[in-house]
Amino acid sequence: MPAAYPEGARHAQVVHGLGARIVRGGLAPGDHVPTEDELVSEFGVGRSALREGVKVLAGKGLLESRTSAGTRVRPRQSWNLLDPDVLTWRFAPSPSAEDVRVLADLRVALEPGAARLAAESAIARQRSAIAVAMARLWATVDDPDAFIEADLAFHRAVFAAANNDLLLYIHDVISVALSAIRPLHTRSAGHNRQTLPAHERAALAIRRGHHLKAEAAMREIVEVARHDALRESP
Amino acid sequence: MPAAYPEGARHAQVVHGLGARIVRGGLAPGDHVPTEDELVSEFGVGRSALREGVKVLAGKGLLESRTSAGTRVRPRQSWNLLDPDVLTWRFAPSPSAEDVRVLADLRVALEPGAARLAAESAIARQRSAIAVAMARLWATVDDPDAFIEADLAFHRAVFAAANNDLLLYIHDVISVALSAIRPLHTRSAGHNRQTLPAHERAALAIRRGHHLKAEAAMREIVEVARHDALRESP
DNA sequence: AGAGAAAGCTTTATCTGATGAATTGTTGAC
DNA sequence: GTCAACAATTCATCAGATAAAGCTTTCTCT
Repeated sequence: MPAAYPEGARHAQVVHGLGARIVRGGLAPGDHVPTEDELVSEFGVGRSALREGVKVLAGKGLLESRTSAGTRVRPRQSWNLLDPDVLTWRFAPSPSAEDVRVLADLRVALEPGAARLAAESAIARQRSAIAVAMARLWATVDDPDAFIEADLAFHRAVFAAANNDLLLYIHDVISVALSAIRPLHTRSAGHNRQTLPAHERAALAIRRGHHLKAEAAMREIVEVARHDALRESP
Repeated sequence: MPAAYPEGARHAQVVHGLGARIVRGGLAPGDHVPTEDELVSEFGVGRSALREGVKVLAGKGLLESRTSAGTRVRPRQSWNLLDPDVLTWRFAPSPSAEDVRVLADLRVALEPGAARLAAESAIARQRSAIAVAMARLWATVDDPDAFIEADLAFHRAVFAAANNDLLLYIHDVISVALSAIRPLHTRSAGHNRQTLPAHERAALAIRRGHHLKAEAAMREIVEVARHDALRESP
């Protein structure tokens, strides 16, 4: 038993154990989960901790308990798919090719619009932040790991400049999923260098408030990323 | 006391009561919530139900409990902003003008990209569904309430056609928030009728796989919607 | 038989009390 | 004034008991 939970996180153990099993398909929608007593034995926790864990999963839309009828896995459309835990359980072990496509498509759908909004409504400080992030991209182009981090920061700065907390939240949770995939990606200085011009164009367009150019440049970035992702993930 | 909880949902009462108070600003990030004993008195439930409720809110990123240190409201950037409950607490009573802007901007950022994806990757059945939804728009143009419903269904069909469950999830949770705002909107047959041509163009473009036209038509729709929303919510 | 009602069983819901563990605050020595 | 031991507070978890709510089975009446 890996000491994933240092002790003193009994209910979290239930949340993670059951949650991951559900999201990864070990328990299908409609399935009954074992009774409380059985789960108590299985997880080696008391009934209180177990029930707290189950309630958390119910709060994420994964489970539904009804007295005397047991606890069942809710249909997939009830799941809080953008809950950080749910996303992690889905993408963390090793995302399927389909999952990679979903993420790549989502970025394509989202980021150009975010860049456009940023160009329209960013305040001075946010435009500066993008410029700073851009400079860091140039500076780290020969260091694959640092570049990944800088790239993430750049895109986050763009979303932040859109002045929309929901949009920024979406970006952040997607980043979590992306970082789970990242290891799959080619990480070569040459590859990174090729993406710089489009980033530069996007940064400049946002800085100058050219929403059309910003959107187009960002689209190019994410389209290329999608193409690469799909090529590398059969 | 509205019978929101038919009885037999003690812990849900805690979730809603505390959650709404936090999201609406009654408890600021960093604040300590009262101790378990105090909350037990306040909500009139037992410690089990109370703790289950608190754990659910912790699962949504709103609270953080540490033994002996009490339970505190987590910083806003930890909140699961796209959790349906959190969204409801935020938008349900009466959204602020700022909230309306956030939603309108989010649609502008999101829907054109979704329409583009739909045009690229929808399968036959999904294209048909969009056509059906479009027909229903025409049919309900003189019935404001039915039109709202048809409009929602149309946009949902577009998102569904993008074949991206995360994107569809985003649409669905935003719809929840939108329906909270809807009463604010003008609901006139004339106004509705004006939006039909753009909808028709979007539907047709998606049907024919013209992603550029689909994106442009959808952008027009949401830009107009944004303009209207901002005008009506000073 | 068949329909329907009633009893009983299963399983979750909640409460209560007790114990453990960890952080905070206090006190006292030096 | 500093540091260490001690005490108090508060959440964490367990265990047992009772209630409530569906589900199943059985039994009765037609």
